[in-house]
Amino acid sequence: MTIINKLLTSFVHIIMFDIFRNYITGYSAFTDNELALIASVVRFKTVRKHQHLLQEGEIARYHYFVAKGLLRTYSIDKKGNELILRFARENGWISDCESLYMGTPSQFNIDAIENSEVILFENSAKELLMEQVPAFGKMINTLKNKNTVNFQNRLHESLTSNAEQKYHNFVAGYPELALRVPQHMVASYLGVQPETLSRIRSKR
Amino acid sequence: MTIINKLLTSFVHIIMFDIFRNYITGYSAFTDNELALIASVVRFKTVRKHQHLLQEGEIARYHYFVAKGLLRTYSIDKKGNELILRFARENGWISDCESLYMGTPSQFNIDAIENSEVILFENSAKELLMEQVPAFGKMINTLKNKNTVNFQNRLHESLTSNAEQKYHNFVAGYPELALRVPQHMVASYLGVQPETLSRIRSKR
DNA sequence: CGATTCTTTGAAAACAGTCAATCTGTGTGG
DNA sequence: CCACACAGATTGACTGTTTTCAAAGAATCG
Repeated sequence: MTIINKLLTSFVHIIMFDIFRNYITGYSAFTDNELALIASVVRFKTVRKHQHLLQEGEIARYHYFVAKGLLRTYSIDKKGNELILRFARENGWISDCESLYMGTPSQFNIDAIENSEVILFENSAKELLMEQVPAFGKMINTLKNKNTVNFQNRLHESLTSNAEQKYHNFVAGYPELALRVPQHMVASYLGVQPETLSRIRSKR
Repeated sequence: MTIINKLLTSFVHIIMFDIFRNYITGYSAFTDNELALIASVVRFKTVRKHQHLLQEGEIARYHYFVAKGLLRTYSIDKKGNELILRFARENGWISDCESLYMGTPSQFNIDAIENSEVILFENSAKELLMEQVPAFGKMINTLKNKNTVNFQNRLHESLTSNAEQKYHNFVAGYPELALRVPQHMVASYLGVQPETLSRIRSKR
């Protein structure tokens, strides 16, 4: 790697961390020391569209913070059908908690829908930060709660709503994603066939 | 309240807390002081079948630990359809996290399917214990993770499986509940009509 | 441009929901 | 103890929604 490339890479990392700094200071204030500690335990990664961060059968090692771009968690069943469980865009988080916490092989894949830039938190690093930086711990706990509530609400919706209601809910909740994500992926996220979503949309 | 009744009530509480002590020592060891602290911040409640612990529109105040019996969280839509989001039996927990954490009115109801005995943790009490008793904090975090993973897996299942697969999965995962819970409530938990479940079961 | 992927459309089949009627078991009051 | 009421479960016929399969059209990318 040339000197120029190293400099460029550092520059990209600085920008990424700045995005992250911006994000977390929205939760609470962090001292320079705390920010330095956080910066010292994370890693940075650029992911091209279609590139994987995790594949089925692997054991998840990282929490990923999305500084730029768009990623997804999805599974593939025996018949080869993809189901998207989660999207993560700028200022979002993505990982497979089950695999990460239990140390079991993942049933899911994580890949980039767009060229993306992510910050990697090893689980041990996250635990360390949660201990050493109280505000960080609080933020993570808040995020976990939101995440659980979100899954609960989606489960509730998926048990009570039909395809049309789910789609309209999705558009209402994530208007930007509904335009940004290919239609067949929205269908996959909602658990319906692409043909069904197409027909729903064609109803005016 | 007569002296005899007071004694009987204390006795019931002692037995309930003993069940709880048994439960938490399965996670890790607790000192007598820690146990005393825990015992000092909880309350006890006996609930009859059909009695509610939480009703739609109220703000949830407690986490409930089920020492004995069986409870459920459910919602009711505009058409009056019940949907059961969760069962909690002996050694289970139940509450509405969204309402509890966000302080928003609950969309859910919690009631007893059988006569039950529960231990009440005010949210502030839970937070206090998480700070003062590290092993308690760890246990709660583990439970939260399991809870999230559980919701995620149920969401995944509900998006990928048909009624028959969901039912067989439920029976495989909770064989005891499948016998203990009235059939129409199993249907409600799975998000299918009672007639549909009946037909699935009649296929040998 | 050519190839591939994505979206749309049509027709048939599978699946689950709805409504109504009957059957079953349980518990209660007379 | 019986009769009755009631809630829950089952069954049948019908309806509606979603899937499946196939083919054609549109958009995207190298």
